[in-house]
Amino acid sequence: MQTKPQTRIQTKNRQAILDAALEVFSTAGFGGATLDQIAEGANLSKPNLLYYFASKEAIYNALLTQLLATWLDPLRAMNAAGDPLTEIMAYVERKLELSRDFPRESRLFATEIIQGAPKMRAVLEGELHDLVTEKSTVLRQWMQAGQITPLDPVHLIFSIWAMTQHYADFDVQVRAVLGKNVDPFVGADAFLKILFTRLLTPARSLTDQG
Amino acid sequence: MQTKPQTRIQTKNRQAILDAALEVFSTAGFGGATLDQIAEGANLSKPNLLYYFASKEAIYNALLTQLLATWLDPLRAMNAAGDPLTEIMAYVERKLELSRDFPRESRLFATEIIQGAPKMRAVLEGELHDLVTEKSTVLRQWMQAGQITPLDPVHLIFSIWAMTQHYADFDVQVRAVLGKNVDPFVGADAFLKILFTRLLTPARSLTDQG
DNA sequence: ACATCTGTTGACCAAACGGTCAAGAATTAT
DNA sequence: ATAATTCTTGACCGTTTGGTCAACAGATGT
Repeated sequence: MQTKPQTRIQTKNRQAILDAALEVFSTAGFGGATLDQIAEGANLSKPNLLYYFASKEAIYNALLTQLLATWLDPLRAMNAAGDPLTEIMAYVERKLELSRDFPRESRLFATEIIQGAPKMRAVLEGELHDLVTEKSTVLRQWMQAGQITPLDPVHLIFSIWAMTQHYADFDVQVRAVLGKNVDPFVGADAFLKILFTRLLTPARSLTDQG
Repeated sequence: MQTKPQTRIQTKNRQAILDAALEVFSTAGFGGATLDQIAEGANLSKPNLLYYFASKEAIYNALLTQLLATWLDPLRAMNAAGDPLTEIMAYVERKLELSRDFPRESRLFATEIIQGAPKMRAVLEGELHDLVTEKSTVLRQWMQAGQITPLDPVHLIFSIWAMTQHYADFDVQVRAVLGKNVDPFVGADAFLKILFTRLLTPARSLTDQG
């Protein structure tokens, strides 16, 4: 299957559409978003928008697939040969950075999954399941070697997702509670470092250093 | 302001509408939901539905306000006079039970907040902010008394919200990753108990028991 | 210069949307 | 029994929705 090379106009407009669509879909969900909103955000007429993408769903799918790789990369980067605590902390750090720098992408995935993942269920049960299973094995090996606290590795991964994505997905709530002049990510970074250090450092080491 | 007593039919139909609306709004968001879907779910004609609620927005607002109290109760119940670790663990437990027993309610709030909390911002900045501030003071006192690990109390509360609600909001993903025959909440409960015990137990106590 | 391919749009369409209304059916109060 | 009230609905309305299409403009290769 050979993909035709894109003209400069195509590259530019397709990207403008995906940008606008990200904004709209992430704050309204698939059903709540309208083509007019996306067209306006991309500075295109609606028929022109539909010249580049066959349908609303096509835009949505393009967005999801384009973003999926970026979203899974940090977990893929967790290296079995590295130092366990360093690797895990780096993963937490990267995920928190994603939340800070790409909150709309995080919210897009969040709404999709909350709404039952109608367009992504296959990916969750396939690619994501396999990746988590693979990395769980790595985590379990580290645990068996006594390098980190023994825990359910899948729930450990869930906890990393939950706590980092929380700062992107629930940004409004976080800021409302913290107050207007506080940067949530400074406190979050410090808190998560302590949390995962205390959680993962084997009990022995704590006393060893005491 | 006196509320007229409701007839039996009113009580029944209003509740049927709110039930159906919860299902629809929580899986489609406000914009993605339609009155026809809600009417069908409540076994009522659309005009009949609008006899009980003035508009789509009125249903949505009624839902949110009805649910808010239930949602904040567990945090309110955290008692400054109780044993710190017991109180916090009980709060985690209650929140996880809410996720297990009322996942649609959790998803409703999640979508509302992800979408910028257009109808709830005032509540977040008022009632919620005040409650969290109050409970943060309690947590800080426990920390200063050396009864639990010193941490940013607000981020501690965020972490409880994030990790418990994750199991309701991202249920599809959690089950896809864990596999079909695993109950997520059993593992979650065990994991969270370990996590918060290790996080909150002061360093001293760990060595004391070694 | 011309023909071909790419890009753009106003006008339009059927369907679905939130919501109205008058008129009738069911319940309740007297 | 009957009058007042509450409940229900088919038909309808204006608007918005996702999407089409023919016609035109712009770019590009020869």
